[in-house]
Formats: sequence, C-alpha cells, structure tokens
Amino acid sequence: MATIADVARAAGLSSATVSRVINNHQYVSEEKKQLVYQAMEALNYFPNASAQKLRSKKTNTIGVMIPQLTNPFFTYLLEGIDRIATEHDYQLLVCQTKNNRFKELHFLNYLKAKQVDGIILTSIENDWATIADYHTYGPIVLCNEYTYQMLVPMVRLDQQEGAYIGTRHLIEKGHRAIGYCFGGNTSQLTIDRHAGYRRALNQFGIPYKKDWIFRDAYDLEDGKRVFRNTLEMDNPPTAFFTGSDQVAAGIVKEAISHGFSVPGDISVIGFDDQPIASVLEPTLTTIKQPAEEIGSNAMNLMIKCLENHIDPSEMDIQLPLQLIVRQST
Amino acid sequence: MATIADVARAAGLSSATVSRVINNHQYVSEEKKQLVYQAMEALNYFPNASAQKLRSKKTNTIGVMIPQLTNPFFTYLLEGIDRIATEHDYQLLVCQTKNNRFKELHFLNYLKAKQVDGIILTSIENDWATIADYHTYGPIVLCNEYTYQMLVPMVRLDQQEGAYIGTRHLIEKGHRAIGYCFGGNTSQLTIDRHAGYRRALNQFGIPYKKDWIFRDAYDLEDGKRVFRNTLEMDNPPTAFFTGSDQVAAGIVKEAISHGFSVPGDISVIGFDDQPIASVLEPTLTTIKQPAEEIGSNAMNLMIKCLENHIDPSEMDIQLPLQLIVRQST
DNA sequence: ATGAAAGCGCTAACAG
DNA sequence: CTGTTAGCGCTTTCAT
Repeated sequence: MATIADVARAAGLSSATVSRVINNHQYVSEEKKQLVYQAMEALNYFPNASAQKLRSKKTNTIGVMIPQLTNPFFTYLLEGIDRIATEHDYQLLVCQTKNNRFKELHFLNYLKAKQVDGIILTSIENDWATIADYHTYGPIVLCNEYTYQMLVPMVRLDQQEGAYIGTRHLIEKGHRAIGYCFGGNTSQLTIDRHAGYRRALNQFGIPYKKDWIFRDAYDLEDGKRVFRNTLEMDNPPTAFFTGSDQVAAGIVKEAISHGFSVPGDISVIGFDDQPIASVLEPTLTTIKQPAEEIGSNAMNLMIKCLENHIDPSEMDIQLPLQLIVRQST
Repeated sequence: MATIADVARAAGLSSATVSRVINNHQYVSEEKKQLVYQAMEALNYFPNASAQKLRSKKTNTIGVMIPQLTNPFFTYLLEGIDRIATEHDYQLLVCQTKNNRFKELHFLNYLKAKQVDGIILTSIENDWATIADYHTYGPIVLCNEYTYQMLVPMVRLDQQEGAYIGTRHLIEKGHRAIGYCFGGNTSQLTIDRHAGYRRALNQFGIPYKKDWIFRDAYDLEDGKRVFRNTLEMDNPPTAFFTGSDQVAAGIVKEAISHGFSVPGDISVIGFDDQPIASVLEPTLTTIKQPAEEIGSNAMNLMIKCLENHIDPSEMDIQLPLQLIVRQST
C-alpha cells in the first residue's frame, strides 16, 4: 500500500504538500494540487486512518452505547444519531451494553484510549459519579436517559409527565387497579416515571400497591410473563401502564390468548409509539417519544461540544412527548 | 494523558517491557509485571488505540454494512455479529448504506485506509466486479446476500427454495393470482427468489403476469401502497408472496382496513419471521430466516479469515430456512 | 528477561 | 506557496 511519501515522490513534491491537499488546506496552487491528485490516483493511494488519528489527535468517531440492538426504540435513536453523524463525516462505533455495567465501563475506556472523540449514552448502568470521571477525556452526551446530578449535555423528555398522563388516562377510563411495569435499573428516568405514576394515583385518591409493580419488563416475552403472573392474584390489575410498547404488546397478546377482551376487560398503555403499536390488534394507546429526533439532537449536541462552541443554555434539550389514544384503552 | 514512556519511567523500566506487559507477552518476570501494573494504575494509563493500530497494523475493528438500521431483520443480523465480535474483542463500525451504492463504495474504502480489518456486507449495492477489487485490502464476508461469481466467504440461505416453498404454499391453498413483492436491487438473492416464485408457478401451470410483480417494497408503508395499487386492477392478486414480514404486515393491515378478510379473501405470506409476524392479527405465515445465526456465522467466518486458517470448504455456509404456517394463509 | 533504537504514516510548526 | 523537520505513542527486532 502506497504511503504519503510515495505520492510525494511520484508528484515530485514534498509530503507536506500532499498532506495539505488531503486536508484541503488553503495556499496550495491549483497546478500542484492536480499533480497530487494524479499521483494519488495512479498509486491508488488512501491515507492511513490510524496515522491521521495519532497525529491529529482526532478520530472522527463517536461511541454510541446502546443496551439492546434488537429493541426498535434504540434503533430509531441510532437512526437519528447516524443521520447527523453522516452529514458531518463522523463514524459510529456501536457498543451494545446489554444493560451490563461492566460492559459500559469497558466501553467508556475507549475515551481514555482516544479511540473515540466522544460518547453518547442512551442508557446509564453505572452510578453517575463513576461515569462523571470520564468526562475529563471527552464529551459525554446523554440521550433518552439523564441525570440531575450535573449539568451535562443531554436530550430528554419529561418522563414524569409521560407516566402521569398515561396513568391519568387509564384512571379516566374508569380503572382503579393499575399495574405498573418497568425495566430493572434505578436511573433518573425510572425514578421519574414511577413518580408520575404515583402522582396520578394520589391525585385521584387511589392507593399505591406494591403487588401491582412489575420490574424487569423489557420485551414482549416479559409482558406475557407479567400478565400470566396477575392471573393468580386475588385482586389483579384491570389496566397496565408499561414502559415500552414491546411489554404492552406482550400483555395484550397474553390477555387475549387467555380469553380476556382488550380494552373490554383489560386496558393497556404502551410507551414509545414503535411501529408495533399501530400493527397490534387492538391498536395500542401509547406515549409517543420522538426517538429519531432525540437521536439527531443528541448527535448535534455532540458536534457542538467537540467544536467547543456550546452555550450552557443549550446543554439540556427537552423534547415534547404525546399521548396517542388508540384502541387498547 | 500518560504515555507508555511515563509508565516506563515510573516503573523504572523500559517502554519495551511495558509494551510486553500490555500485550501479555511471555518472558516478563512476575516482579516487573507487578511494577508495571502499579505504575499504570498510579498514572491512570491507557494505551493509545491509534498508536497501537498504526504500529501493529491491526485495528481489531470490523466494518458492518447495513442497508437499514430500523429494519429488524438487519438488527438481528447485527445482534449475531455483535455477539461473536464481543467474545473475540472485536469492535464494530456500523455503516448504514441506505441502499446507496455510493455510500457502499465510500465505506469499502475504510479497508484501504486500514481503518477496519475486514468488512461484512449484509447487502450488495454495487456490481460484484467493483466490490471484488477491495478484496485485496482485507477480507470481505457476505452475509444474507451472496454471489456466484466468485468463491468468497459467505453465509446464506437457499433463497430460491424459500420463495418456491412460499409460493407453492399459496397455490396449495387454492390461489392462482399471486402477487410478488420485492426490494429494488438486482442482487443474486433477488434473482433467486424471483426464480423460485416462477418455478412454483410453472410447476402448477400458472401463467406469470408482470402486473403482479411489485418492486421497491421494503417496509410496512410500502406494503400498504402495494395493496392499494391492486384495488384498481381488473384482475387483482388474491394472494401475496413478499420479501419481508414488514411488507406482508402492511398488505394485511391495508386489506383489512378496506374491508377484506385475511385469509378469507386475501392470503399473505411474509419472509424472515420477525417478531411482528407473531404479533400481527391474523398471525403471519412466513419463511423463517435464522437472522441471529446468520450473523454469528458470518462473524465467525470473518475471524477465521483474519487468522488465516480457513479451509475453502468452509467458505460457503448454507443455513436452513423454514416455512412457518400461521393464520394469514 | 530486558533495553536501545528504529520506524509505522501522517501533520504541523517553522523557515524561507 | 512549498519544503524541512520533528514528533504523535506505540511495537518489535536486535542485542545483551
């Protein structure tokens, strides 16, 4: 493989000039520029990326931490991130954490190793204090999940409001026994959603029951499991607020397969507004999160951080969420 | 940020020894090894990835070309690739081509730039001759899509058989007007599926009609569009073979919303067996592709290529596909 | 078992 | 506008 020196030799110029042409510097005469292009062409030359990164201390790569590649919410997030990354010639190193805090830690070290210029987190598996340490080595942008412990660049939704609206909707439909499903961690997002659920309950004088709280609910199978578990309860929920359309779909499917009618006997509300929400029968009432937009905003924030012109007022972007009423409630 | 020289100094050793410890070389005394570990710890040292790559000419990174990040079939492929990559400490640079051949070309150049050690293609947008040129710069593994023009490492399914089985199933259900939906390109996979469809038609003496061929069908919306288009036809299909569950779901949804019954009036068969196939009402008959397994096999092949011990007989891996009969046919 | 030294391929002062 | 030169941080002979 040809090197920059080979090109310089072939063009009868110095490697510095070749480098200038590669990097589109000004002050290179059109004549020599053509000479360089011809030589590069003739030698089938392509600059070595590692050498460029080592020397320039810029990788043009962003690490994106994703808990689950097969969860559509996160792929839409990724789609938004990728759209902006492509526009600005950044590459994406995709890091699947599987909700494992050690994997998250492992990937965070890419920042220290200068393998990436910055990291976008779409979930948070470690204490914030642990993550904050890495901030010295490059920008960390939060997207979807967030923290109040520090002012960091983040793109988020009012999750408490989302859970409140959803729960209130179920109450207004006449339900008083409302199950609550969520993932496993103790992130701020989780805390806030939980608070929104309780706020709605409180407002309507409905007692909070621990039995109605279901954790470790991430996907369709988990939703089915949750519903099966309620079958043995003395006082089972008649409605479910869930943290994801996948889980909601599982509950709906399992309820129907056990002979219940949705929304006749059981009401279910999802979260995200993934494609599955419109495909399910009955169609799923849900809280819409603009996933693609969250992602694109996060990547834009990242670019601003990298280019050092970020106004503190832009650090915390909040996007709207929206109740979409369909047939499942 | 500390460098290897700093660590060497702090440990009272040479940088060569530190390097040996980092790379787990033999012939380093336990004593010095501990010294190095302590120094690395104290200085919060992490080796610079670009320097390692430049010097060792190994990036430990694989480029994965994906047409659509939001298409579940490809994310399951990616999931399989990622599982094996993680096990072997490889990183993934995700390249979304959006079915654009120029983007594909752009990403192929990462091989020339030694930014990745190899590339896994999950779709093919350029002529095979164009892609074959890049093979000099590192291994290219095909996964899902394939070619007969050259013996390259690939993991594939018998797509002609898949389309044949699916079409025959529709014929056996009594249909003689069978629509055929596919994506846009002219890859071998597309050609083979088309051939399988025609073979089934031929076998049962059913004429092939150009009007029943629908191209550019990739997702749910495309499926809806296809069905709407048949509404104006004199002799519309009563059944549809599709290249993806997404498209099939679109057809089913649109048919039902226009008052047709599925499978009463219209039968639809999908491809992939994505989660949506079991969630749809009626549930979707489909040709199951073991996506995760295709991906993991591809990454395993890649690793073998990189480690130079690949037997030509292992180059072409063929996995089974399977007709899954549900309610939509 | 350890160190000295060369060099991977490139960029960026600096000088002219 | 162009060339000379000094590294970026690491690995790897080659000695010892």
